Amino acid sequence: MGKPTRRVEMPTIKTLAEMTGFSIATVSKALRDSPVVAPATRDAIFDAAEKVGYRANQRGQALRTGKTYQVAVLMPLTGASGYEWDGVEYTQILSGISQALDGSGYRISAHIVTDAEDGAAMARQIAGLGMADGLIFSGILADDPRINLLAETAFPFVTLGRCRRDIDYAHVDVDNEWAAHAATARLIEGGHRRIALVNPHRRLSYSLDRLDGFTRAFVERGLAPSLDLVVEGDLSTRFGKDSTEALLARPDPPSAFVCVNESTTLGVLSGLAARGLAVARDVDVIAYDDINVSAYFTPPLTTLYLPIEQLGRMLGQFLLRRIAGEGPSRLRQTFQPALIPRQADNCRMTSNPMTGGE
Amino acid sequence: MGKPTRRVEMPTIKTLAEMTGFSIATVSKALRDSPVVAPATRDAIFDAAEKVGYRANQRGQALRTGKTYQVAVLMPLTGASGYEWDGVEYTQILSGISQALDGSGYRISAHIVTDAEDGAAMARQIAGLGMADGLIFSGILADDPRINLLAETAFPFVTLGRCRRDIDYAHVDVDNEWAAHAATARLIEGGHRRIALVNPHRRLSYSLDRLDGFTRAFVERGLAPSLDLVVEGDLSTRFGKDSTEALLARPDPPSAFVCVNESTTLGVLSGLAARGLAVARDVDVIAYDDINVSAYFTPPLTTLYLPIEQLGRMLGQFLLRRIAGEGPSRLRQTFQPALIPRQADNCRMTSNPMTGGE
DNA sequence: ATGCACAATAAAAACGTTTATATTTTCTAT
DNA sequence: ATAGAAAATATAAACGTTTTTATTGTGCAT
Repeated sequence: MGKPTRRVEMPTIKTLAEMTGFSIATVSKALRDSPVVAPATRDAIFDAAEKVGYRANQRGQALRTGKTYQVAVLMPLTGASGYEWDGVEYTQILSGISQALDGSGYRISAHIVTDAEDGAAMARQIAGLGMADGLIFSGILADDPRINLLAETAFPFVTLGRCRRDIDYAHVDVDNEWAAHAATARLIEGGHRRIALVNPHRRLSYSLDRLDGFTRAFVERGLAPSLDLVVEGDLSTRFGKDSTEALLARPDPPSAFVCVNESTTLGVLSGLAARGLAVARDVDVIAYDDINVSAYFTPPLTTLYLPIEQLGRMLGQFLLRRIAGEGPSRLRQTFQPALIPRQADNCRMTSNPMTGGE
Repeated sequence: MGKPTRRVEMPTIKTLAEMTGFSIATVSKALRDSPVVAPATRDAIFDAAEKVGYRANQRGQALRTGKTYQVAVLMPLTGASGYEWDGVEYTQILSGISQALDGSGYRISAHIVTDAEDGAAMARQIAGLGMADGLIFSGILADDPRINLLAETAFPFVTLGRCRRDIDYAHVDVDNEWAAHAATARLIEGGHRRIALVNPHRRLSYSLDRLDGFTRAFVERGLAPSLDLVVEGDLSTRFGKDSTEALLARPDPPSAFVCVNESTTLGVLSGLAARGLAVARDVDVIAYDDINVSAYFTPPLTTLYLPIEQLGRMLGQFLLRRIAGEGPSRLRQTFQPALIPRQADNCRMTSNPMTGGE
């Protein structure tokens, strides 16, 4: 009746066997281009396959070979309502992975996870049950249970981000230390001394990387880093706004901000505007630019541009190589973001209302 | 050697059969809670399953039942480089779907498609090869080939958006006609007569819906709609900016804008700023708010808020019901966005530099 | 002619399930 | 006690592949 049944039976390998008169074993071998079948039979079988529009049944293949032709991607989303910018960069990452997988026969299965623990459980499940042939995940902690777990197995995985333990695993990362250093150094050159760092939670590995770069920029110049102006939280717009307002309310407020992504940046801008401060006039802001939007802020911001889709592509490529059996040692890549100056935040300031005209 | 082999053999139904002494058929039935097995044996089998950590092999199940326990989602991404805001709302949609699927045993497989044709091919493949048990897609055209195609088969699918043909299919949509009408009417009440409509390509069904609502707001008041100020394009930030600049350069420019999403809105704001125009002072802008970000624009904008994650949840719920066999007729839902006033754009304007103080 | 290597194909088993059918056991009514 | 029904379980087939093993056919050297 109304049950979901395909109108016409799909042709199977058996159909082709009957059509051509060969056995299903020969058909299978022919389709897989095995050298043992005679060229003539190979052609006959391919013709038949073409004629009936044969496509291998993935379920049958999966059962026999144990391969799923699926690549699992863990998408971390807090699920906090009203925080809907959350994870927007993931669309681009998925797009990049998809491009890398194109033509490989692999498909993406997306798994929403709410936190690191949830992610670890999901990773265990995916690897243990063989739900996919490989796994990609991000949001790497300084000591990440998922990496610890999977690195012991032979299950292929690639991470976006590095943990801080000395483990051999495939990964793609951004040089966050360099980026935070570059942004901070630029602002210091611009005359800023009280610089705020809007950072993710410190259990995230790249939060520490950024803190390192931030600190180094000061120390290199014989200055004390403004560590009291480092704020940490989720990467929501609200967090950016709230912490900006809190920072500005302090007795010795920041005159510049280094932001972690565009979501928080927007919050920071909103917070500044609420206090009547204008970027480039009163305050300088440098941000990561992961979804290519900072150029449209008013005014346009100096950013560290991340070709995030490209990172995704590399994640996919690395994973395919891992699945093909390659070891993880050569599968590591660190991207250096491009600093795109859009404001004169590196020029020595003549006056700054926040720093009392120092 | 280094090949991906699981360390320890996974227990199968056969393992449980040997452990308990029952046949594999009984074990299978017991696990599926079939009423024909005796309670005592059921318990024994469950105990054994618990003990060895048995989890059904999805590949075996899939082959036998023809079910994949996968829900395919088509994610339309242009893949245009440098346009990385593209599709950001999809993260939320996926999150919503994921929530709906939680506990059902179904998983999401994401398929990136670049355009409607690509999407149609992918839909055909997914349904034809049984790559998933159901399909969700968006970006519905006025006459959408995917809907036409799938509606003839019994393959379960749900769309985000409606086509304009009279076909019975499950869908979730936004009342775009109402939304465009509400925004336009509000601006007309505010004294605007030259209102720009930043719209998607007109082959998209909801582009027409929005145009209808826009037009109706004028006509109801006996006014001529400013149809010459309707621009159509992709929903990039660049498109928003470019078309804003083009509109402002005209002899009879708009004094207000109705935008389609936050990406274009940001572009519009950027274009306005480039001309030295300030929102709320010189020009009014009303936008869709699909990733909850307009509140942080400077100044905050009046928006039509869409609970996009909720739409995703409903998409998932509807698809599960379709997969369970329910017909599409009762599976339709249209969300009405909430108008969130953040500017006084509905107050009669005293003067407007763009309209010559009409 | 006979045996032998070798190429080509066929047969059969296996992957882990579900399910239709068959068999055994248990209960009930006579 | 016993037929017959009902309950419980077992057997076997099937889903569509791949792969191991077996079989057949061919050409060649002896």
